[in-house]
Amino acid sequence: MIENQNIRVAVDAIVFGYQNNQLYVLLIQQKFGSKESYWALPGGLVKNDESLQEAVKRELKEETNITVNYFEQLFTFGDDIFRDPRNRVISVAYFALVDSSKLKIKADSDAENVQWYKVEEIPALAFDHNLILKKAIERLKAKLTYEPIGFDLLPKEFLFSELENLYCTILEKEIDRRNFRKKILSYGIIQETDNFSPVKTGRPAKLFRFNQQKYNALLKEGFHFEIKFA
Amino acid sequence: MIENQNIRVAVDAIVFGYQNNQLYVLLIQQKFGSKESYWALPGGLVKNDESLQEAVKRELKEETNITVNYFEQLFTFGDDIFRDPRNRVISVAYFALVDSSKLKIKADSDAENVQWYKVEEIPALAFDHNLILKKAIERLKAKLTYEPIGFDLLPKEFLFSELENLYCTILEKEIDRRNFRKKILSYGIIQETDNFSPVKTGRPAKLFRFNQQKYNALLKEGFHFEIKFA
DNA sequence: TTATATTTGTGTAAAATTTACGCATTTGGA
DNA sequence: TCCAAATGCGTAAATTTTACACAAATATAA
Repeated sequence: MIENQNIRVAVDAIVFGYQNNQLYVLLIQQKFGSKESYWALPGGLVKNDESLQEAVKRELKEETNITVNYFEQLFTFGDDIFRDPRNRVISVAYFALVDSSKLKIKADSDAENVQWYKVEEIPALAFDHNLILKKAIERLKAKLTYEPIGFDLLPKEFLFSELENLYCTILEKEIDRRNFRKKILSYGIIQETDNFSPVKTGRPAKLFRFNQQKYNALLKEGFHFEIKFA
Repeated sequence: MIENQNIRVAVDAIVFGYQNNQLYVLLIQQKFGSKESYWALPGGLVKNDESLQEAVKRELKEETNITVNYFEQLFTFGDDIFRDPRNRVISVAYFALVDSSKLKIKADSDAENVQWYKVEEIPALAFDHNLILKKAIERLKAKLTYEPIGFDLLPKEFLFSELENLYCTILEKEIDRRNFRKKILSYGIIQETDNFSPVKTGRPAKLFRFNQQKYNALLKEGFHFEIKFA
């Protein structure tokens, strides 16, 4: 056992949000005195007595005042020894999805600026955070096709067209509206509500809701969610 | 920046091999004096000036004398603060596949016993290594269905029946021999050779070879490998 | 020499799924 | 009252998956 290992362990959070046909990611900017620094993913060093999951939740809360229930481990970045020029730091990256209600909260502590950025308009980030984000987007795209996670980015009750647009937007693909609807409905994991959406124009649309229990039940039977495109 | 972080960073290697319809994993047993300890995955602490990938390759070489080209990052285990009772250690786990020729090499340094274990007959391992292995097996199963990695476990030239048995064995499923063959051949990623296998009984079988270049070319066109079962 | 056991190699029809595509419905506003 | 805009549904064609059986090639035993 080498006793002189000098490597720090950090966590970073990639938090995705969705609104108005746009995918967003949560970034912070640390205020060093008066000078502004790069934007970066929320994150920081892990404490000795907390789990990695606890660390990422804590850092997110501290830096953005946002609370997230479920984080999925994305990847551990540690092959570039100089990814942090100050010290050897490896970072365990986690990603999370939040519904649009969280997008309105403009958390702003004294220590940092916090902002939702459109993923299409990400600036040059600190460290290797552009790389981390790229990997997170890839994972998000992949997961969207084989797990019903799109619902996590939408309000509890949503329109079919919103779901459809979410898929089109994030996956950057065309979709046949009718076949998409048929497919999703055939799984039986979303249910109609009695509510209608207040739309400005066109025929009023039913609001739908994801049925988590039904999905869990299907999973036990070996069900496998999948959305493919031509 | 906290300066008193006291967390060690380790890597662990899950190396899978395959022979005679059996999936194997490489384990080591450290010799502490005369007393024998638990079997464990190869691995150890990362050095300050090496990447994570380098670390796992080095440890594997040191402990088992086996060299592996490609490691894929599996997961980082760090939520259980006491997974190593001596210190807080997080471990970045990597997995690799080797062809059956490596199974014969019984590497054995002075410091440790090295052995290939059938995954069906894994003993209680050190630390949380049973958990890590479980996760690795899940990943292997999943990957087998959506990436052509089965070939990595077979010799360069192999029989269709070997490939078929590999899938049946690892995924623990029945398979229709004819449909499987049709499916794989339809992808055009494996090619016949002029060689035949020296079999003891039955009709002699052609040897096949995975065509990596063809697969890479198809990938660029958006091809997606997939093997599903009823 | 012949019969037998054993494993490889191939084809086809039915079923299921995916794709392509059009039109009626409902509302707000001109 | 007509029009614009978006929702909601159905069907035929194409493709993919599934189920299933028999001939071919070799070694061995009779």
